[in-house]
Amino acid sequence: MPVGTQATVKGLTQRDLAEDLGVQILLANTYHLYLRPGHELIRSMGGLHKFMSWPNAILTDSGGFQVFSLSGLRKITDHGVEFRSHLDGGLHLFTPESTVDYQLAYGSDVLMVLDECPEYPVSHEYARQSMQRTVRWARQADAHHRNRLEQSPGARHALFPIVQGSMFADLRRECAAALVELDTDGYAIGGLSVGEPRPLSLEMVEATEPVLPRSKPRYAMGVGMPGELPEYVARGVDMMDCVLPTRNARNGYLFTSQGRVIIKHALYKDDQRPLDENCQCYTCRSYSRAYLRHLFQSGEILYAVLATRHNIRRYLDIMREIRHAIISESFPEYLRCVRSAADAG
RNA sequence: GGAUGGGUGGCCGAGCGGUUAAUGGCAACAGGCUGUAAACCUGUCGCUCCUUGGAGCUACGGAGGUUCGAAUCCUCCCCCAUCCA
Repeated sequence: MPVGTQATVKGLTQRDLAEDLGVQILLANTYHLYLRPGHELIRSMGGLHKFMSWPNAILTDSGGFQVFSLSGLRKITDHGVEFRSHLDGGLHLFTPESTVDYQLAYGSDVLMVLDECPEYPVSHEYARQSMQRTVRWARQADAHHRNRLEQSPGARHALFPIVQGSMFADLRRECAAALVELDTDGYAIGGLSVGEPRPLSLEMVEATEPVLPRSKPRYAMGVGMPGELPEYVARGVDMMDCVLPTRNARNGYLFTSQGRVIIKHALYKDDQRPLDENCQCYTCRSYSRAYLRHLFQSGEILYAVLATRHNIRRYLDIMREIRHAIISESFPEYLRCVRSAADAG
């Protein structure tokens, strides 16, 4: 899922995403859209899909990640979390219930439960308390969501709670087990890629996965590098989102089938080849590395557009490859192949 | 010919007697980015040695001079900009 925090995937139009790249679901962010332009405005504009002219699905993150990662001034209360806006310093309160309501105002297809995303590392004791709070919030959010659903029988949106527990397998399992009791539409694994060594992230997914029902989608939040995507899938993950393809694109870091290309390197100054010979995206079909480098060095907007389009395409291609491998029952072989390529590279 | 203001490291531009190898910005080069406060952030950026830390050398248009000490003060010269003849 490409990340469109502020109701836009930076650098791409909705037509690029839906028609050209075939994106079926986007991420947007409750925290950012709540602060600006505001959930009531979005509701009055007919919901997020209409507001941003997006024809496909939208998953909204609850804002838990923002509240805990960027808001210096925050206070956890019995009701939720008090925090200050990064825009104007104003005081706000997020509760499990209110964040469900904001996401309903947006008209999201997949709502995420407010959670606490602890930093890394934290003590087992802190991680336990934090995880238990996340579970409590999930129960509240779920109950509230079910009430709202009863009030609007035609609604088809889903609610995902988020497994936490820092880097402690026992807490991860305990959390997952508690959340599974809610029998929600899907489950997310959060709190990964917060600074921990890469193998730990995978370990945590391994610990969690057996507890989560196979009939429901599992969503690993905020991951990962291209080589990590098959690893998560191998561990039972169905959905992922990550800012890497879009942010790194803008910062000059491009993902190709042959590894990374840091486009500012002098090496590409007069490189006439396309960015990725194996890529069918518009950028690779039309432009040379030398031109992309020139645009980057010149600070041209077109650079971000072309680079983002490519990186998103690369990520979608990887996921397509994975799906084909699974359908053709060759995923283990695919995984071996990807791993040996990574070792070689 | 005269008047005034200038010439600083690849470029622009501070500094105007010592703490200055010389603030900044740009460019160049490299590193980072994982539920986006990111078209962002960090580092290197005169030369030569050595292990961190340093050592030496060369530098603020040119040549002299004053001074313990000059990019900074003085003299002459060269060049640039604007204005007046």
